[in-house]
Amino acid sequence: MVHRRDAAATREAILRAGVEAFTRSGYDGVGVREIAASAGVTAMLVNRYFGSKEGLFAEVVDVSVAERTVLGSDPRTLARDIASALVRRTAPEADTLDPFLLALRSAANPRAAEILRAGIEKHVEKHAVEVSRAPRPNVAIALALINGFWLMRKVIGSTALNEADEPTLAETLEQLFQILLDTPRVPLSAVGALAGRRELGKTR
Amino acid sequence: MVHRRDAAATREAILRAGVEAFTRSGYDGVGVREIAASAGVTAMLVNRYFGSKEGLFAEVVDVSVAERTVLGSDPRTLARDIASALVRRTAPEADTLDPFLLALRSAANPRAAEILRAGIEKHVEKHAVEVSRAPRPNVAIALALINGFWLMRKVIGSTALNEADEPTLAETLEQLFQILLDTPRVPLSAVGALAGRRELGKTR
DNA sequence: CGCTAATGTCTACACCCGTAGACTTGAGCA
DNA sequence: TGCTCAAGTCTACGGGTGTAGACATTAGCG
Repeated sequence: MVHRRDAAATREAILRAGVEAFTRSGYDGVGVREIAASAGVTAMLVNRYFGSKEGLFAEVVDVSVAERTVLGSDPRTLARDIASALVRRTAPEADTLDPFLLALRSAANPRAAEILRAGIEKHVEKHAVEVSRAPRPNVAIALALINGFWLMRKVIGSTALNEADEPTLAETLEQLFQILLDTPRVPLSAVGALAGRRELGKTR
Repeated sequence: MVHRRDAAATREAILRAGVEAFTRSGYDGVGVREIAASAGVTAMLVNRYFGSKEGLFAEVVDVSVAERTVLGSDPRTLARDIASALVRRTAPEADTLDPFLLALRSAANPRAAEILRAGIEKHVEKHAVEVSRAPRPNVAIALALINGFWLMRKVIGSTALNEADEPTLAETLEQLFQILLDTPRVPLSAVGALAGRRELGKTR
């Protein structure tokens, strides 16, 4: 039987409303009253369960960053997995609820940015580095490429990216990720193909 | 003779304070009182000269995107030029006054975003430049990498990027840009070095 | 049933915001 | 010298913010 007073469910509802609201409007763009209302409760309950608006935001960042990861796949196919997932998720018809938007729209507030930084780094530290033996700055650059691609395709709406052939797009990205993540035993032929895929059919 | 009451100079001071404040904190992150104070006047004078906060923001966007430096360069060194400029301009100690930051930090507010979009398109239309003969999607991906790198390093403040060795960072980025922009006559040695620069030393 | 503690609401406070309108000040000119 | 009007300030208003503390409600249990 479903209780009308269910603390766990209420907490979950607030959290989900927070994810939706913060992603849509950014940290400063939404008030706790609005979040609470869309969860069907009062503003004070937000503080009751999450301590403060910042506390809720921190947890929103945590679940947002955590639940959308492609990592954990086979290191040998990591670059391809990331590339194809990125192209698929940034397709024009995909839903717009994404941690990248959360970061983009909340980054203006220094306190929110600090929470974001901590949440992202915690995630990077936890999952990314242990999957790939790549140097940490390279992992960060890969993340930058992901975010930038997201920005151009989904926020700016770059026609060059939206009208491009998606498999080709994914292939190009895969090559970049492969370099950054330094996938073990990259076939040399692939490396050559990537540098001059029109001219280098013959190895000297 | 310098008048203590100089309308043009006062207007200029407010505008420059606006550029600084909006770029640093975003549209919602700063109030007209703060902008006015840092220009040495009262909040109401902002409205007197610019009509409203939005009016000031529109003019700030206008001058910010107008004075953006154009990147023209030898195609053979384009990748390196972009990479080094990117690393240099996103250094932690670099001044943070950039139209990209202005856009990023203000994009959360829909009204500000609309003003931004209008201002950017007005100037893009005026200064559209052909950068490279590379496939257009690749140029867009390069732009995505630039923007993402900027986001991660300057806005989020990724420690992995800020603590990394800058020459190495620039080198990695250069390799990526070289692939994307398909610079003619890529030296094969550079391609090999890029694919496995730690493991492939045995061929020396 | 009656008690208790968890669950949720209400009121209030202190502060911020953008801006409208009345007011004061001073520079340039006759 | 006196006048005039632009330049700049002051006060205030209506509304929004996050959140602290007192209050009300209900579920679970003896």
